[in-house]
Amino acid sequence: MPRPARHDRQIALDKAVDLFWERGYHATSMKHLEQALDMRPGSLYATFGSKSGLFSEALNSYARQMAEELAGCLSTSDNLVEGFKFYLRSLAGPCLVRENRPPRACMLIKTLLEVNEEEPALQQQVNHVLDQMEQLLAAELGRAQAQGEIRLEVDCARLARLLQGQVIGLRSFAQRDTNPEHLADLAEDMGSLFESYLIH
Amino acid sequence: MPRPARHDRQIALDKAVDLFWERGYHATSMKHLEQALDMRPGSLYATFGSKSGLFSEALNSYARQMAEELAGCLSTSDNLVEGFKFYLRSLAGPCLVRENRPPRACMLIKTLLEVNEEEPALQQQVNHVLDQMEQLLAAELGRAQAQGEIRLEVDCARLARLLQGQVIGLRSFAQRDTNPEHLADLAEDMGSLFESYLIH
DNA sequence: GCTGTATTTGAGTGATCATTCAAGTTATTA
DNA sequence: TAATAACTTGAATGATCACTCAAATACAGC
Repeated sequence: MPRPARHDRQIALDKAVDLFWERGYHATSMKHLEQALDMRPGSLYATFGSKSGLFSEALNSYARQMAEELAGCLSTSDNLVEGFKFYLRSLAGPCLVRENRPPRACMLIKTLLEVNEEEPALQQQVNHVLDQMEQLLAAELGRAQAQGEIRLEVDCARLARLLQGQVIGLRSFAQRDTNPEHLADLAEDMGSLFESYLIH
Repeated sequence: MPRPARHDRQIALDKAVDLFWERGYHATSMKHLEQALDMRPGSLYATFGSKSGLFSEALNSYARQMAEELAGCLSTSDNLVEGFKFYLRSLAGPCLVRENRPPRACMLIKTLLEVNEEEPALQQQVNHVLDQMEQLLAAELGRAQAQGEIRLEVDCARLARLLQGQVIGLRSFAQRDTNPEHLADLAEDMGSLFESYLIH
């Protein structure tokens, strides 16, 4: 009976991710979104409820992609440490994993640093998603530890936070107008940093 | 002859730093600034020219404070490494250095991640300031190396970028709604990471 | 106490903000 | 083909945006 929807929800969301990722929450206006998603205000509000609602869904979509990307990199090698180094390199290099996108800071961190107490729902959401990423990393570290890759006395949850700190630092550094070689060096150095946590 | 200025420029700038630091560039309106600085639009524009001009001066003021803070921490010990560890701890802890301020991300990084190509002057400025901080660190590392504290084969400029990456990661992590102990642990772990660069 | 000048005031500018909603459109079902 | 229901459209809403400027103010030197 009903008229079929002209817009695919996920395609629209992907475009919203690109735009919000690039411009941030406050600097992205509904007019920008109307243009990028080729949707008029009525459709946008019927579909996503509000600007913050759309951003929230975009953020979740981005987080899912991020988690898949990380998991994908970690599984490129049976060795977790090599997998993580591969992940760092992919973030620093000319986008081995994610094509056509210049290296730029993580949307989660951009959001964490941009959003303030007037948008508590978004604050909560980004905190929750970052917790999940941390736990994903910790779980992988735990498995590597069980396989004798990581020293037994290492606290994997704590190491996960250290690794997440490295990723945050690297990706934020990548937002700078800097020498690509320097960025690659930084990724290598960060990858080498936690040799001391490993069993050789 | 003239009427004396009611407002002290530096005091006004300090208040602007606090506000911009807290809320970011786009989410801070002239109305917010009028209230926080207790100045009417005419005075604000006569004194600072524009919102972006005021932000620019605030950013410079912040950067100077940051550099002083870092230099201050580094000089707490004749040992540079200990000084840097002290700096990391001061960032993670309940603000040993900067009082009455909750740990929150660096304004430079918040700006780096928030500002986009529509404000090229601010992009340039934040890049320049971060370069300066990097060079300050590299110079200190060079002196420590000359004093036999750091291995001779270490590239101090490269190590400076690694350390800056740690600071960025730690301070961004501090913006999360996280366990203070975890943050302190992270600072300790980051401080221990570059033992391998040192001569014992 | 004037006069001159730097400073402050605050109402007002047009533009843009997120959002609403009545009307129009389109495909399916009866 | 007519009725129905989901979807889209785009003009309009009031609020807020950064910013302007003529008038009021306050202090110096005379």
